[in-house]
Amino acid sequence: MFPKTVRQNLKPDSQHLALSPHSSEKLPPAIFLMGPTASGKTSVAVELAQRLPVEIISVDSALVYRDMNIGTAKPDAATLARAPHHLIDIRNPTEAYSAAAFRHDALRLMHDITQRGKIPLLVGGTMLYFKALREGLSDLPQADPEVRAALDAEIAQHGIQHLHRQLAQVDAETAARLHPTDTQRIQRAMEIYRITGQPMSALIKKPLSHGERGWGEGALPYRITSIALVPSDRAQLHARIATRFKAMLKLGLVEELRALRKKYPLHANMTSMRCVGYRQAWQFMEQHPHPNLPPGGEGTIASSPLGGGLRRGSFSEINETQLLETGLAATRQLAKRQLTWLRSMPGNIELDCLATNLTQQVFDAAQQAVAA
RNA sequence: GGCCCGGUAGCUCAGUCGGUAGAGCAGAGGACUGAAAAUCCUUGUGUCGGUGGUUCGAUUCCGCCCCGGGCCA
Repeated sequence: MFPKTVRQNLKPDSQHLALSPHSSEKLPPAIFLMGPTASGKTSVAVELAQRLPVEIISVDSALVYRDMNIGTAKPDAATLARAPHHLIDIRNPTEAYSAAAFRHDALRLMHDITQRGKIPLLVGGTMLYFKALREGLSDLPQADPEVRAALDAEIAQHGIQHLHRQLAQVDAETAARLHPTDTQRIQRAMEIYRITGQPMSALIKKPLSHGERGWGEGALPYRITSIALVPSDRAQLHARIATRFKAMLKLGLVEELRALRKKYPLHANMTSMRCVGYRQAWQFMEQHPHPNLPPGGEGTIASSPLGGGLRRGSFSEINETQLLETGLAATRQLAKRQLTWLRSMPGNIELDCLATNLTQQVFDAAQQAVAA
């Protein structure tokens, strides 16, 4: 609601001042532009970049991957030439990226951009990255492929409950906090213990890298204006998602994945291949190993009539329908989780991503931030 | 036109030997510290197609009607 916004914008309160040794007036500005998938972040950011002295930093765990263009809705080359984005195409799809790596990269870039006399504009939908950037991260060990492989094997053999019990022995606090089926977090907590010999719960009690807890400003040496793009009508966001995902299929998402698998030694459990759309396309490909499928079509999924008028009775088209439906559902669920994040983050300037004058609204908010 | 099989949650279906019903998926809400587009938690009232009948009581049994699908003409 607006009270929060007003408070954030007008009142550098005493607590804030206490947190920043130097006057908060001296902090350089930075702008966050957050929103769920298909909320139109990119086009707004690109417009902003043409009108304000900003440089865009992408805050997106999928856009970091090279050659993953269609399914990630990556801005095209012309757009990127017009409005360069940092942190796009910085990893191969076989590689890992992380919140910590993002934080490191983003801090460096924000510093450089500020040095150049420009304003960092951080745009994206990976809310954990925004949180890590703003709040800092505890001093925890990096992921270790060998430890993870060992844990994978143990989980496969004895089940995740076994690992959860093991965690309870060495870190009762974290074990109690985690649900016994939350494989990923249990594995991570065990990984931390095996690498450091210390329980995660103890390690995260130490002060964070940037000193702050909670969502307050001050953790970062920047004066942050954060804008959240939220749809006033969920159904309309769903409609946009549907339009966009159908377009991705027509553009050749499956073909793109086929090419990726040819170029890189990929596995279904790699981070990049768990991305929305690619995961479903992978499943589709497992059922349809040969490129030329739809009978009566031109031979590719890209040319088949997905946009409407699905023909009935064909086996491959039933599966094509499943690809569409599971891909759409996964995208909607992603958007929902992103919106849950946004609701939990106070102090955002909320704008309706369905508004017709959205760009102008964002511009006004951003300009205010710049001028302040 | 005749016969057969279906019509139950947004979707796919289960079920009630007659006491007004439950799974999966979808949807919604939530959690979130180096995988986060990930991982996980919570959440299921709907004229049981319509209408008459039998019955204390019908979504369940019977008749008729409507709508799908199939077979035979």
